[in-house]
Amino acid sequence: MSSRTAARAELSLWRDIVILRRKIERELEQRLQQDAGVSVADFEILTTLRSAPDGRLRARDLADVLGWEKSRLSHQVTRMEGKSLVERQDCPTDLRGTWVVITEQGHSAADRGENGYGEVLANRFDVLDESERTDLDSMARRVVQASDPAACDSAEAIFGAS
Amino acid sequence: MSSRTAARAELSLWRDIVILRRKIERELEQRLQQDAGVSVADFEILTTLRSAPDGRLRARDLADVLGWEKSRLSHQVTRMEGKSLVERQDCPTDLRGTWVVITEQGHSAADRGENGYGEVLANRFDVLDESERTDLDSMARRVVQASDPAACDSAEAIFGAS
DNA sequence: GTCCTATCGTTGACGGGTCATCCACGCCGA
DNA sequence: TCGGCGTGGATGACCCGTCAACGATAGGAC
Repeated sequence: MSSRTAARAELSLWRDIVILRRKIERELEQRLQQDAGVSVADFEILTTLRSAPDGRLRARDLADVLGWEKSRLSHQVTRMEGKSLVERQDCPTDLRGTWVVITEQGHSAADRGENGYGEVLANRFDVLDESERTDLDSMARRVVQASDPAACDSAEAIFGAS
Repeated sequence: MSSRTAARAELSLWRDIVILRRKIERELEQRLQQDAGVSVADFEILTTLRSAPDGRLRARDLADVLGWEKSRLSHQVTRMEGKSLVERQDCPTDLRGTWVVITEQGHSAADRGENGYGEVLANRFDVLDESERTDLDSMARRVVQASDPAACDSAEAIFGAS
């Protein structure tokens, strides 16, 4: 609950995080576009659906796992339906609900994108050794959880503890 | 030049960085909106201009310092002109050039936003101790510089070495 | 059954960000 | 002086992401 103001160091830390993230995201975007013709947002949806039973999830669960707002998900799914990467299906047990299902084309795009995506990340983070990567990840997680303890647990809740 | 594919750990690291950044940015956005009626993008421009001599910079330099694309800057300045936060001025020595100048209203908005912005960052990063923050920053910097050695130097080139 | 409230999802409006394109100007060499 | 190339910047189209508002259903209290 401290309300001290950020020092120079924190401003610069924040700036560097923003730049890091934008740089990598841009590279992922280009690579995915070239390999598979999909965007980063498309790809995140596809890989999440792929790892779910029957390649489908309730919209609500999908949003939770990704940490997205429901409206963002809805817009995204609409765009992806247009590209035939996913389909919407009615949910019989809850008439409010919607299943988002990956299509064959979705699978194929995910296949084509996977390697490049991994390569970009591997190359970018290669300048850090393994213990640094671990530390970095745990720091990021701690900062997020400090403000919202419930946030990072949705994936485990749905897919089971790792 | 390795083309190994990313392991689970890197995928998860990347995911956590994306979430961290979105969470903090969202909080900054809301706080700035409430305190000063400006967006994060607005605020970045305002504080950069404020720290420059005469409160103005060439569009090109402003873009370099922020690490933005020139078109992004142009769109942003257009929006900000509409809110009277900045003005464009012709550059007499290079007729292609444009100065972006902070207005009185811009100064005032920056004043109102400053504290809240700093507070949010201070609070978020409070869960890390000082050496962790330093490490985190240096890691972020290293990752960025590994892919683009020229990137982070523009600020120093314009404002002088720190 | 009837209300009341909470949840699920969609939509429209709007700011953010990239890309491709365009034009004006600076720079330089013939 | 002219032509050609590089740079500075603006613009339009398009996708991304948030917010506010909405309609519809679920689920509990009574």
